[in-house]
Amino acid sequence: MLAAARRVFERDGFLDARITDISAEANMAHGTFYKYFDSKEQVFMEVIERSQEELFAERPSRQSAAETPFERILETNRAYYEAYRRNRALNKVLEAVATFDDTLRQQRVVIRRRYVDRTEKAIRRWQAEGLASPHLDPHYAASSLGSMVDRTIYVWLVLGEDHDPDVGLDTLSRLWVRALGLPEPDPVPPRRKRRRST
Amino acid sequence: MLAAARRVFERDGFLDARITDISAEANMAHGTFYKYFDSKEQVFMEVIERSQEELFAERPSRQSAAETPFERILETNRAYYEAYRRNRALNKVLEAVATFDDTLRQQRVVIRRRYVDRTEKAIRRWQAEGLASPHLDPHYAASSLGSMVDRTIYVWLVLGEDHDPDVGLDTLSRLWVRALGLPEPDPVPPRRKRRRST
Amino acid sequence: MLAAARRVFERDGFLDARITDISAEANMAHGTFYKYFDSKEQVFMEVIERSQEELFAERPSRQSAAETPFERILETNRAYYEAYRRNRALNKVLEAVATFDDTLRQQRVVIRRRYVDRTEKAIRRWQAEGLASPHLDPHYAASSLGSMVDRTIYVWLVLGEDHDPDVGLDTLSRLWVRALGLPEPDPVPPRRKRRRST
Amino acid sequence: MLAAARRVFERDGFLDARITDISAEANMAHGTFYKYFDSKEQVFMEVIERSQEELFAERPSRQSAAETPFERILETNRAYYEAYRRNRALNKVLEAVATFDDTLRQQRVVIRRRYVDRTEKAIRRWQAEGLASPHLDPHYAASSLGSMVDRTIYVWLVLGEDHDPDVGLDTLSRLWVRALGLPEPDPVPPRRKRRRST
DNA sequence: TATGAATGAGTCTTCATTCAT
DNA sequence: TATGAATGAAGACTCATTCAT
Repeated sequence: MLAAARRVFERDGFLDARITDISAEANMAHGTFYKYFDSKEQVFMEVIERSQEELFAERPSRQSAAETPFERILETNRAYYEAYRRNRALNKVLEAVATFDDTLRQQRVVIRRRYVDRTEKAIRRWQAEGLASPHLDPHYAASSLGSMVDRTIYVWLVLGEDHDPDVGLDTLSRLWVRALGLPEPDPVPPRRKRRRST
Repeated sequence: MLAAARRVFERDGFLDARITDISAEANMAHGTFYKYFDSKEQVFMEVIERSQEELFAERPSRQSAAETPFERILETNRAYYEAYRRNRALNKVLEAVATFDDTLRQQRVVIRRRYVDRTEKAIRRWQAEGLASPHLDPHYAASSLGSMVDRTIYVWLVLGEDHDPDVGLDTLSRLWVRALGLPEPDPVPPRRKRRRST
Repeated sequence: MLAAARRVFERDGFLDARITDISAEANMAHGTFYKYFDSKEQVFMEVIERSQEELFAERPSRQSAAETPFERILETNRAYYEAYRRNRALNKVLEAVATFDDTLRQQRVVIRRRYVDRTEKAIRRWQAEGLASPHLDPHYAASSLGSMVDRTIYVWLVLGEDHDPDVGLDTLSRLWVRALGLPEPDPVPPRRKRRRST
Repeated sequence: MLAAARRVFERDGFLDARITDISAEANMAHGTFYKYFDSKEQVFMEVIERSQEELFAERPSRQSAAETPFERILETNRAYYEAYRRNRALNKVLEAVATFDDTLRQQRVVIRRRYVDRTEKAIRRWQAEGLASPHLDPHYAASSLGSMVDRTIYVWLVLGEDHDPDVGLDTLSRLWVRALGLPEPDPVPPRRKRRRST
């Protein structure tokens, strides 16, 4: 039933999803829906939760070989990109619902704050170590760089902007470290930039 | 009537706005609505259009004293911030509708592309002049930096994240130029960083 | 519409009345119902109110020739009986709804209290004048006699107990005055007691 | 199960009682309900029947010391009051259901008739003995006095009218005998009339 | 005998849209 | 051009009842 709901949300979006469709997708009578959920809002929340859980569950051993900050950033961005891509259809709906549902918006603000706080601390550390520019406000820098990654990937995967993930993520990560003043790696070997459609 | 529609959209959002409310706000019978518009979608489009026109209309003479790239970037970002802020309520709705209305989404993608193309050309120019790092892909850089500005301001003004616009915009613009390798200005004089709520 | 609602309530009772039926009875689409009323509860209240208003409106000049307490009581009881009878079908529904709707129950308790208070005062007056037995508690007497009249007429008109209203009301009123000790009139001339069905 | 049903009816009333709740209250699956009963109506009837049986079962030896009609009436009324009070919650529901369920209404009409008939005979006897006024119609008198007792106790116990049962029942019984002309006992010794809430 | 998942009839309610005046 | 009563499609939700296990 949860799986059916997810399929319908992915297919029709939140607003156009009807209880009847979800039930039908699960080969159930619509009354059955109410045995498991109270409303469309609730089932959506559960679908989202379940999706998050799966995401965390599959997160592999973190024993990465990343040595430099750039490598770690690139790796993080790529992981985010991949996770987002695997749930692209659902994420699209999620972004939409978050624009008009206060509960969900609040929830996302909290998640965002967590990410920003963590990044802010890292920036302070780098500044203390003389790795990052001391002229940048760590909080605003963390917030804006977070937005950059977040939105860039949204534009690629939800708005469907043409892109080659390798080049795109490399550039994105370079911008990230350069903006802070962290060391940038050697240029990537020249390659034919072939953008990839979604 | 158009003004009434705008007020209602700003107050209630798109989904919760009812034709009846718009008519009432305009002191009209709701039947009259259909003399002027065909549907809620259409009137929303017109409200948006009108808003854009006003935005362009008020854009003052561009005789700016900006000399350096940083100054120009900062000025542009500030102008964008101010314009966005003046129409915050409507922009919030606009972002929401764009997540589920294809026409609107398409339209925004086009606007975005224009901005990215312009920035991309500027980056190429800077690279040619030896001002910007040659190792960055101009297209992806333009796209990601655009997303950064765009989303940061959305987070501040729509999601309501605490911020001091002076510090925030300064940091945002610094990140922008630093990411490309453009010259960064001297550090801002120390100031009490007092974040401003929206 | 109100008239249609009344007909449907009278015909089907409150629980079995459907919005659709009311609308159909008024030759309207069911959506139209909501232009005038918010819910079944509300329309019922309005039907009841309207009925009460009509009742008060038709109350004729009170210039009665009643001289003795008995005559006044008899006249009052008869008037109540007639009014109740004219709205019998609606009253039946009203009694039913009052058993499960708190608003309505409260309202009826208030009306009852008003009646009891008035009667209680009359009894005190009669006691002071030496007309009524001094051994009776005026409050409880008023309450119980009120219940007697009330319920007796309900039993006749709603439960449909066979009765001849002339004999019945005469007896009822005799019991009323006798219970208090007020003077009773001469016996009614012998008549064939033919009970009347409702 | 029957006990559970009774508790649920008392708590929620008939209309708001759900089969599921009854089953849950009995720690049973709701499917099991249908092993024992066919419908909500039926289980309610059984609850009522059971309640009646208990009432009769507990009726103690009638060896009362009542000598005068007044004493017998008072004793009867008090017994009725007490029985009604012990089952107040259920009686409240019973009165409600009787307003819209024909079977139940019919049943109650029958019970009422039995009571009225018995009283009617008693009145005739008293009239023959010269104890009661010959000017009263025995049938209507019995009916109305029955209604008086019935309704008064309902008003006290179900509608929750403040009352002191001693004073109230004394007054009620006095009215009863006075209305018929039966001898009334000496006045009760003066007492503080303290009304008792239900 | 007990279970509880599944059913689906039955109603309410909203609101964009039409149209006679 | 303005009105607002009327429309009816669309969907949510409840809960008594069935039935395979």
